[in-house]
Amino acid sequence: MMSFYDKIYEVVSKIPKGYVMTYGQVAALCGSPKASRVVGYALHKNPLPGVIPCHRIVNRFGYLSGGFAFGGIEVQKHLLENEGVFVDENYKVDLDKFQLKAYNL
DNA sequence: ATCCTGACCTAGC
DNA sequence: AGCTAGGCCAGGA
Repeated sequence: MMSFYDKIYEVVSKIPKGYVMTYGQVAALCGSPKASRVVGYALHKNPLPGVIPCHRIVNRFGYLSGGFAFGGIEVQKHLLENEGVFVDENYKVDLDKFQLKAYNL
């Protein structure tokens, strides 16, 4: 059954390399702008490891959620930098440059 | 079966 | 201008 989680996974998995998206953005694309919490929780469970690039998801301010990442926020930071996304020392990303504004399915 | 919680965001006081 | 509360969905006890 296609639930919100499935949509979230699909949207997140389609984020191009070198870009990031916010929870609210993903939630809005799934049909509920207020369901940003659900997005975070969906990624928290991460039922499809390797398929879902959780490291490309950041909060409203561009900061990495950290904590429940693959092995640490530092790893997440490294992965983003490896994809060409510059990450600040405070684990913050330049949304102006790296946030995927226009999402085309 | 119900209640609580959880990587967030927006609005109201 | 800073803090509190509410809204969304699904899973675990």
